[in-house]
Amino acid sequence: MKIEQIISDAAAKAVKALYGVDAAPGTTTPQKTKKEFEGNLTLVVFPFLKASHKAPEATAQEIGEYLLAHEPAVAAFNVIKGFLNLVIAPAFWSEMLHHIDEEEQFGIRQATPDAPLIMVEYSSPNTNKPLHLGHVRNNLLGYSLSEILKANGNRVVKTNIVNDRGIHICKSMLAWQKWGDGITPEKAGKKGDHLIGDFYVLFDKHYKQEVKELEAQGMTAEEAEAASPLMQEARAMLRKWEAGDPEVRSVWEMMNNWVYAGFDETYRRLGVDFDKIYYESQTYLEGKEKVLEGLEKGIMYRKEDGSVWADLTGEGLDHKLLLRSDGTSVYMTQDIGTAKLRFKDYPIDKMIYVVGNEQNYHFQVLSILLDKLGFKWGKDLVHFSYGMVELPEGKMKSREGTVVDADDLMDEMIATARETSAELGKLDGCTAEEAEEISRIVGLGALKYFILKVDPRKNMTFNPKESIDFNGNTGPFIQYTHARICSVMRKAAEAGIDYRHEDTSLVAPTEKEISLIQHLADFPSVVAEAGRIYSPSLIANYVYDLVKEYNQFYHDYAILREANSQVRAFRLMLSANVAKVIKSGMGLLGIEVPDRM
RNA sequence: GGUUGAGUAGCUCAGCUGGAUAGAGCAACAGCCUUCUAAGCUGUGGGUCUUGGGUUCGAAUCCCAACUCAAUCACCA
Repeated sequence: MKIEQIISDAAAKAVKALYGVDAAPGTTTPQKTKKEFEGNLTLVVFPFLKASHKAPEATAQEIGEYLLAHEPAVAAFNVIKGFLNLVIAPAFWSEMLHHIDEEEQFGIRQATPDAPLIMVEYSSPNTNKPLHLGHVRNNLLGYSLSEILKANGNRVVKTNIVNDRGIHICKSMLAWQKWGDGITPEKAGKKGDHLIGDFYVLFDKHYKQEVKELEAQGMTAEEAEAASPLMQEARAMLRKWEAGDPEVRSVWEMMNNWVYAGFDETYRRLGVDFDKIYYESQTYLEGKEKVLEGLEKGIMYRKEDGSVWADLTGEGLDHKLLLRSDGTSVYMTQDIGTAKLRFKDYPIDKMIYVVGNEQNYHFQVLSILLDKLGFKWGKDLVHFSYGMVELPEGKMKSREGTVVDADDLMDEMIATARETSAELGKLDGCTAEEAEEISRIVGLGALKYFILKVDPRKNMTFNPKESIDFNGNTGPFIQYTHARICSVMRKAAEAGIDYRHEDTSLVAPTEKEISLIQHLADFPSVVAEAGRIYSPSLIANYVYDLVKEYNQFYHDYAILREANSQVRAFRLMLSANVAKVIKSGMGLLGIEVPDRM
């Protein structure tokens, strides 16, 4: 049982015995004692004053004496104002560490076959351009969230809905046909997604030129945009695509495959994956049927022009279009269709959409509509909404080429890691392959941690030159600590020391060691809380605090140099378990930790 | 205007279920490597927690109002 629970129960008993009342729920839960006071856990006694009819100090004193007499885990106490600071017996902490040491997967729960099935949708790219920094945030959040949910004993299906059809891809296709001269990724020596992205930008360039010329002839901006021959051609191509024109379809298929090959490489480097990929071209017609079904049931209504709408004024929202007057689908209809397919494929209990905050309204509406249409998870669907990533000079605009490309970014991070490592002489004695692997792990670790440590709701500014540091509250700092512990463990092994062969049960931990053990013991509840509130940043900050604390310990205490073999073994055990929790915690963020760096 | 989210040190952020003197990192300055990895550790300076009310023994935290910023409120996706 957790120490907090033991103390809470004992405190409730104390209040009952001393004052004859039941303590209100939650009031007996202790909190961590602040660093500047003596003790490990603190009980705030203000809530009990009404029952005790005594001053805070006297009440705390009484409860403290009761606990000392009746609860063996309590070794001592002190009172400051209304705060009862409890010192937990060192032997208890020692036992706690042994318990942590025995659990290979400490803090991680395995899913049972009947555990809730949660589907997490993330990434969801368009196929007309490569992934950029905004996608990186999305992918990292989605992957980490999935890992955290798994660690809480859920079954998780990671899914990606690829937006592979529409006017945007037609633009790229058209530009490729007009100016591509039959080029392929192989011939260009370029990743397919980048090649297609180039044609998208090229289309926009020519299109803007056309609009400008038409405006010069006296058209308004709106008229010019409609009259642009290029845009008309792109629209015609989309109509052909929808009609199943073989030629258009074959170009479309070829170019999308180029893009997928590029995406796959980016995903692999980023370390994210999916259990099931949906393609919009295969789902976009699905929603219509469901909407018509809703029309029959009176959930939707039809206007005179034939368009179909949902009236959401009862929910405080507006009317929402679901089918155009020509009978075609809009975005919302497609999402309803995708939901239908997903539910057919998996009996999901919960659906989580990792999508930027610009779609808050969309998901609010989707939730209501799915609920009305009878999806059991519709009402409680989670829109995991995250803020924009902006650059120092403002927003990223793909058409203007002011985006930070995901592949370039990873290259840069890894290159910086390589340089920094070389400067510090960290890679001396490594093979070229080892050095490259370490640079990769460290560079990506810096990037991932930088993004995941902040609250997803917040917009974040990303300065490519300054943002990513390797010192302080960073991924490499945490990785470094792990590597350092591994180094100690290696040296221990070389010296023939195995802490498990030593009897460490009677070693009394010092205050600093207790503090570390207490921190380690928190890991399971942090994982649980991160799963409850969907927060990778909680894990990131927890690991940082743990590492900070360990480095102080490492600095002040001898481990292998300790003469007493039992104490030495105890400290090795403590170190090994800190490394273990660092590794699991970072794993929940999708960040690898190297054994040396 | 409606809705949602954010506002804490020069900068980037923790602090969410109300508790003790509001914490980290970066940047600046000053120290610590013949000894387990100095990507580390220690110290100094830096705050009207946007503002005003309210609830409470106690508010950065909860409630109300205002202000600022962002997103959104399309027969785009």
